[in-house]
Amino acid sequence: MGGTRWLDEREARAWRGLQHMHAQLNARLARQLADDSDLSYPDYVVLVALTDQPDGRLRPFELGGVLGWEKSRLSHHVSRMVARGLVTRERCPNDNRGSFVVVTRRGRTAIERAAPGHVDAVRRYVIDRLTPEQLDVLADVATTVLDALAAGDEAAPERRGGTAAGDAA
Amino acid sequence: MGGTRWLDEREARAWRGLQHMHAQLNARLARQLADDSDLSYPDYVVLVALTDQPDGRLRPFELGGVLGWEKSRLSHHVSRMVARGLVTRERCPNDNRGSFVVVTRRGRTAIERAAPGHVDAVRRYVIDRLTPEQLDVLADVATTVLDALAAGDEAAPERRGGTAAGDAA
DNA sequence: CCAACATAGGTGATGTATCAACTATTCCCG
DNA sequence: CGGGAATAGTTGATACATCACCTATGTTGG
Repeated sequence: MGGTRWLDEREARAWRGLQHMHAQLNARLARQLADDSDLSYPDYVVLVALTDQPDGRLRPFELGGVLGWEKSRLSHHVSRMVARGLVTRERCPNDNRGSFVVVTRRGRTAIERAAPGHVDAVRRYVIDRLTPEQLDVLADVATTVLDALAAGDEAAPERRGGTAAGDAA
Repeated sequence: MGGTRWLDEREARAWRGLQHMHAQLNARLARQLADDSDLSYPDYVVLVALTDQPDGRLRPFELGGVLGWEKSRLSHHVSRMVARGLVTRERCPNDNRGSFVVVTRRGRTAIERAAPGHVDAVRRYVIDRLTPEQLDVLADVATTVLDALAAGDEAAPERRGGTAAGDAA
């Protein structure tokens, strides 16, 4: 004990700011989307990924990879979207355990209507408020943190070893 | 139609990076917390806010203000925390409709154990990877975006009017 | 061929977040 | 004082996220 390096003023300002910004921002974007369309934010990103494909379809594991979602989350969400007619599931000819998630006519219409308002909001609250330099810093920070997370995956696949000694001094 | 300014390469890189980073980061921090303690991330921030107070108590509306949570979310979450003995609700002498949320002995113990591991993870994945300059940019960006969100609150408090004509051009 | 294993995906239970009501006080103004 | 209006907080329904577990198919080495 006593080895913990708490955050100093500057660090805390950055960290709390980031957390708070993101919470408020996502709440706002979600509400904007819900008001302007019948899509939730998760619906939106799923539809973006699908309509980015030339044939409007992806295997669930690919879709999960693109979005960074785990399979279970994806499966549940796709089920809800199927129920609302935004996507369908189709059988995969090559691999009988697999399937495709395919955007429907209705799904395309929905996202085409929702996208302008959403992008507009993203600009209004974020992009258009920042300088190009700030945007680049954000992108770099994201890359750095995502790398650190990926590295942590391999370094600590085991839970709670005796590894704590390192920074205790 | 046609009036939408889509994101260019640089903007998209920043925006997608930010979103992706945050999703992955929060997932990781939540899991780390769940593994090392019996606290969820929301539990953690509630307990931090309460233990920041000299008497370990706050009115729900104050707590909601600090966290940026709406009252309903807070009420539900506090109920779950009460059920687990982390906090209690007490009556407010001054205002009979109100109450206090008070951290318990058990709640204090829980956060004191959880905090070092959490701060350590925040450092490992974020703070210690970034330069002081990057930290400052993050803090500035957060301030800017939060201001934009606050401004948007007043500008558009009404939902669903006939106001659609504005951005159609 | 077939036993072990990995991969693709789905399911049910539980915890969390949001919305739309709803109750109970307090405030305030006539 | 009395009757709105604002404020403090709760509740129920629904959507979303995660976990642990489960099934089915494919793959591979003996």
